[in-house]
Amino acid sequence: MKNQVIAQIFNEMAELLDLKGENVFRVRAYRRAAQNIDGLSRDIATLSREDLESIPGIGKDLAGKIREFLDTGKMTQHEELKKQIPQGVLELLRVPGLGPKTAMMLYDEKKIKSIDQLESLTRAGRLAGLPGIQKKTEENILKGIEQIKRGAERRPLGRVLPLAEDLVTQIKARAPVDRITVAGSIRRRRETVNDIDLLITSKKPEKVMEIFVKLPHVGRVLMHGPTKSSVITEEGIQVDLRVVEEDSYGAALQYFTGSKQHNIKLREMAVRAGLKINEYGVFKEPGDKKIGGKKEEDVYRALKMPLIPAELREDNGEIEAALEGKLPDLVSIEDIKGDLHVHTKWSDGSHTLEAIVQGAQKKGYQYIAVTDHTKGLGVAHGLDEARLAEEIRVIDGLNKKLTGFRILKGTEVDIRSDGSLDLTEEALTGLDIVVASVHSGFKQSREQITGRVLSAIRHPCVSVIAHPTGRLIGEREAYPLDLEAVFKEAARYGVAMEINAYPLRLDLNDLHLKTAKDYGVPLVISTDAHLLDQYDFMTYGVSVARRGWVEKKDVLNTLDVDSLLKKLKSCRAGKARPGQ
DNA sequence: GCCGTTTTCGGCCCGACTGTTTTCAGTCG
Repeated sequence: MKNQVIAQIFNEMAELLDLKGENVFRVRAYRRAAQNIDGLSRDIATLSREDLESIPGIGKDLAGKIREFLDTGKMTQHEELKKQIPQGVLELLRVPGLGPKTAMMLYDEKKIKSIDQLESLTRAGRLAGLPGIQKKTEENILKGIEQIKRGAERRPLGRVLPLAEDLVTQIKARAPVDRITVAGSIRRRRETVNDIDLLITSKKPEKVMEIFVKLPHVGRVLMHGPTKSSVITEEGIQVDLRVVEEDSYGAALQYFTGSKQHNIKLREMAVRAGLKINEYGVFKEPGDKKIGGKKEEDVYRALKMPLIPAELREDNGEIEAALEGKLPDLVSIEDIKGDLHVHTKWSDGSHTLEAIVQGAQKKGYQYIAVTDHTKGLGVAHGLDEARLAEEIRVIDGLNKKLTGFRILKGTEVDIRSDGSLDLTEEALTGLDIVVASVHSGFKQSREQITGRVLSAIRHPCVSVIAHPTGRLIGEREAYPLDLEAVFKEAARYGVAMEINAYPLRLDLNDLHLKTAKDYGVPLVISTDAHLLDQYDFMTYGVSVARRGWVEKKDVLNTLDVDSLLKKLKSCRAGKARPGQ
């Protein structure tokens, strides 16, 4: 998929144009186009010229540039710009606090074109005398470079959310706050985030700020004002805090949740309607009379739409849907009736069957599927045919003793590198659910790996494809699967695709899900729990689903057990073989 | 460079904080 590549080129062009001092709106047009292409669920290479121009923010000119790139692998204007400004100048923009104006000045005056060069010249005092640069600026440049070296890449939501919740607890315990809410990309539940945004209402904002910048884990204070402060924690993550009055809480929450593009669009609509939206409220001309802002709904109501769920606020069509009254009825954590991918001590899980059943009952589930690994996965003590049969006998025994709860007999069977399954069809016959997944041969070609997954889908007993792309956030790229081919076949065979709720997986992701919905693929949301605590990962899986516009009716494990088993493809006893 | 039941040209979201400035540009979110 060339989407990311093209988005990156447009972003780079935006930076280059910015450095050149071009019209800021032109620069913004490139950024906006890049973002919209990045958020596209379809492969841009498959779109016609007319389709391209229907992407928001893509007009005649940019569509032409995209076509040129798809046809030739190059974009003339991009090449031209790169000739005019050395690549190293772009690098300078990575220094926090150093923007295009300063970067270009440093290049013009001192020919600085790398961060290393900037650092040594700054240390040597060679920046002295440059316009707008004094001691404080030099210090900030060095601190900024320090920050880059420590690394500040996006982190998985699953790592940052607990940190954010801990901060909330700390601030509550120390400062005079009325309300405190986590906003920003965490509230939108993006799979990775690079900062923590906290919104507070308080009658003593200055006091809150003073306490905030002196919290135990604060490493460096970036900014400290009466209503807004930013710090970097010792863990290297930036925390932005905003304090407003109770009467502006809704407007501030809306503003602080973003996304930026979503907010810009709303504010543009407001201007056209004779309104003004900012973090303090909604104001009506003439006279800037405040007509709302206490509740988040106020902002949307002023623009004649219902509240848009935070997970959808990416300017990816949600505003148009809201205006037409066509927002999806998103799946929620309360809809989930059971977990369909759970491991026990029989393979590499940490708990006994009995313990994981109790854990699931405690969660209020009606069922779980026990899906231990198969023999091919030696490191996970995978089960062979005989041990699986034994585990099933134990499950049968347990099920007899349970009321109002059902253990589904399953397995997570390995899809071998030739596309065959790791257990015989005979061994899979009689199981309630067969979850199939790839655990090896990630380096195979797109054709090979797609072929493997397709043959698993066509296998008579396979119910679900687990963690379909195999990516581990920040650790391993997705393997080069042709997802559209997979979705098409999955829809045809009635095989479900998993949203794996494990925080480093979250795979399928939000973009995949939009495509999966187009193909009508059934979905399941499962945790892949190996520990009891990991049942709680379900909330991450549901968040991803919501970001992908997934509704309750799209998700099989929102069904009660009988309806679920009817829908699930399997070789369960008494079930007609699909396609026959 | 995009976009339009106010416009096909003239707009383009809005505000906080910092540092180097005598009133504001630059950066960020």
